[in-house]
Amino acid sequence: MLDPRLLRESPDTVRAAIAKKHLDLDLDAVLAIDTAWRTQLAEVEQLRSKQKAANNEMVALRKGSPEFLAKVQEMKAVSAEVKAREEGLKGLEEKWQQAMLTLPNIPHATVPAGRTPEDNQICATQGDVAAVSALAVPHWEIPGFERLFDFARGAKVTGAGFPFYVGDGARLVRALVQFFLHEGVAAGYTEVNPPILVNAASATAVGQLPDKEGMMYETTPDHLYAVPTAETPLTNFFRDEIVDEASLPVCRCAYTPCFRREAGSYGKDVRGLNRLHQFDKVELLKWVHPSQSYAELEKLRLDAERLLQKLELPYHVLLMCGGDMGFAQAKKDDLEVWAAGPKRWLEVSSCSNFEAFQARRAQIRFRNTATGKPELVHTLNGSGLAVPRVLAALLENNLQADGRVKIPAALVPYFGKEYLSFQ
RNA sequence: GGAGAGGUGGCAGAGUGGUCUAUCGUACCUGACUCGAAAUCAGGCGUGCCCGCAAGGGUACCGUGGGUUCGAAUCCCACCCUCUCCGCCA
Repeated sequence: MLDPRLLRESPDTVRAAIAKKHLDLDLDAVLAIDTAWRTQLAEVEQLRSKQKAANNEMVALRKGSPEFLAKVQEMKAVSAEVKAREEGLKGLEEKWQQAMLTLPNIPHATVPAGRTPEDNQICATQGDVAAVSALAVPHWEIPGFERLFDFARGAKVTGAGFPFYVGDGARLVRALVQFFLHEGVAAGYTEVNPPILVNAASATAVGQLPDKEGMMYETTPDHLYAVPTAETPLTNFFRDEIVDEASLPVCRCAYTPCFRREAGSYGKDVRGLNRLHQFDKVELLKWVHPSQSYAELEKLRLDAERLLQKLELPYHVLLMCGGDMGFAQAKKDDLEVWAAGPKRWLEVSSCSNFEAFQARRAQIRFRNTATGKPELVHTLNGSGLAVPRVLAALLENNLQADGRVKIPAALVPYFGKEYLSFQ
C-alpha cells in the first residue's frame, strides 16, 4: 500500500507511476473517495465529541432527576445520528481501503521505461552460452528422464504438475536445497524453517489475498493456505511489530516447498520441470533501514548470482522495465539461467525492493532512535534459488555423450558423486 | 476431541456500567544530588487516524467481530489465541 499522504500531497507522482507501470486506473476517482471519507470522518468525530461532553455533564447530575432525563432524551437523537453516519463511514472506509490497494508502488528512478519483457534491460551475462549448446536436448527428452522425474505417477497420485522425484532425481533436489541453504547461511542469512500453511491475515498482508490470480491452494475446513513461496510466512514473521533499529538489517533464508495453482497458465511453458504446482525453493529475505535498501538489493542479487556462478551455469541479469516489473515492487532484478535444450532463458530468481509498500500493509516498523518515532522498514526478497529450473538447466547444460550428467564441483559434496545417472 | 482458567500499554498488574483522559509498580528518557556511579528525589514516557504551516486540537484502540445502552475495558452473543488437566497421536 502507498502512503496516503503521498497521494494527497503529490498526486502527480502517483499518476506518473501508474503510467510507467502501464496500468489503467482512474486516480481522480481514488482522490474523490479519499476526500469523501475524510469529510465523513470529521463529521462523525465531531458528533462523538458532543457525546463525550454530554456524558461528562451527566455524571454531575443526580441520576433520575428531570435534568438528567432531559439529557438522556437529547442524547438519544445524537446517538441515533452517530449510528447512522457510522454506517456510511464504514462503507466509505471499505471503499477507501480497496481504492488504496489498487495504487501501485512507485518505480525507482533507475527503472527503465517500457511495457513488455523485450523492454527489460540486460545488465550482465555470465558464462558461455554457445559452449553448452552442442549436444543438448530439452530435459524431458533425455533418455530415462521419466525414471527420475515421474510425472505420470505424480498425475495419478495427485494431479498434473506434481511429479515424483526418484533416485538420483530426488538426490539432486536434496543436494540443491542443502547447497542453497548452506550458501545462504554463509552469506549471513539466518536459516528459518517456517510454517507452510498460513492464515488469511498473513496472505492478505503480502497481497496474495484477495486471490485475484487463483494462485493459492486453500484447505478445508480451517481455511489455511498452502504457501506459494516462503516469502509469505517469512515476511509475516514481524507483522504488527516494532523491531529494534540496531537489529537492522535482518537477513533470513528459508527452504519451503511452494504450492501454486497457476490457474489460467495452462499451455504456457508447461513441459518438464518449467512450471509445477509444487516445487522447492530457498528464499532470501531482508528487513532493512530505508536508507540502505538499494545497497542491500545489490547485495541480495549478488548473493543469488553467486549460486549460479558456483554451479557454473550461464545466466544473465535483467533490470525489469516499468511495465513488466509487477505491482508492489519499486525495483526488480531477474536472474535467468540458460536452458541449453530449448535454447531459452529461464527465470530462477526475482530480486525485489518493495521499499515500504509491503511493510505498510503488514505494519512492520522500527523505532528511529533519533526521533523516537516508529517508521516503516523496507523489505526485500529474492529466490536463492528455485530448484526445478536450476535442475533442468543442470541436466541440459551438463549432459554428457554417455547420457550421464556431470555434477558441478561445488555441488559434488552435497550430491555425493560426480555424475547423475538416468539408469 | 472433552473439562476448566485466562487474554488490559515494553514487562508486571488493578479496574465488574458514568471524571477511565486506564491506578500502582517496573523498565526506559531527562534533570537534581555526586569527582563519577549506585541509591534517592522531581518530571517525562503507548499506537493509529483526522484537522492544522505550526503550536496544538479532535477521535479511536483493553484478544477479534457483532449486540444492548444516553454512555461499555466493564453486561450479552459468536469467534480466535494462550495455559492446566484428561483423551488421542509421530
